[in-house]
Amino acid sequence: MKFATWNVNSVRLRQNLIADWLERHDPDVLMMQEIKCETAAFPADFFIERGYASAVVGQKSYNGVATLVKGDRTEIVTDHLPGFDNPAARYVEIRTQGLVFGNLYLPNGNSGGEEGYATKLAFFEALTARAEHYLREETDFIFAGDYNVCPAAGDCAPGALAPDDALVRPQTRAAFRRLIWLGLTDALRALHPTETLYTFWDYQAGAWQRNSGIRIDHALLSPRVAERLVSVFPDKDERAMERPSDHVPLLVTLRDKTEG
DNA sequence: ATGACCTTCCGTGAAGGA
Repeated sequence: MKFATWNVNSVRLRQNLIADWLERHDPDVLMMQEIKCETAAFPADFFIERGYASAVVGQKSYNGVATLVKGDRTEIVTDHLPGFDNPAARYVEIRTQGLVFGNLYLPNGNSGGEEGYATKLAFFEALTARAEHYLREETDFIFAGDYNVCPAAGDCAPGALAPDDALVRPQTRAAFRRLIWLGLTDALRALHPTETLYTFWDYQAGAWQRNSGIRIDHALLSPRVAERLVSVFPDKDERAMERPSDHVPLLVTLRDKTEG
């Protein structure tokens, strides 16, 4: 089973790029963030023609998440993160393959002053509660998306972010650790504990050419899912494409349940 | 170097991104 998370930075602008990537990698599930369109404007038919049903939570201009699932139908479990009292389109949850897939786009936290930053922490609090809920009832889950968190020093190229950026603030990293410490596995670090691997390179200042990247897109796995982990990598090649997103897909492969 | 880049919108610059 293969799944991926990808902040696509406008799904309409990049639908062909996404379709090409789907054809090459053939994931069962693709969780997209920053689709930047209303739900009704999402190119659902385009993806149906390519073998994927979609679960879409959009809004005008900003944010927006959508999960593609191989097949002709899928159903939304929730179109918002329970306990996060905010209308922004930042969370969609589905079930498929015996798993819950939470697709999330965490607030950046650099805009809106301390209130904007507090919104980021509030999202984390609600996400942590959601994880606790599923752990308690022993439901296997994957929470993947754009966390807007650089978990550790090695996840940030020197100078790529200011020391007080909301992506690296101590409180931000602590919130991420609290979530992990419930017993979740950061898929990438489980298999690549020290390798320098990024998922985002700014469009500005030749960040890509200088490899001035950061790792902010993550897939967190509940315990039984983590045991099935086979491979995980950020598909860096995608950043070198024509008119790319500033994020690349993070692709994860799991063993089938029956393979033990 | 207060720089740079990209996307959206009843847009023609501003806001948000990270």
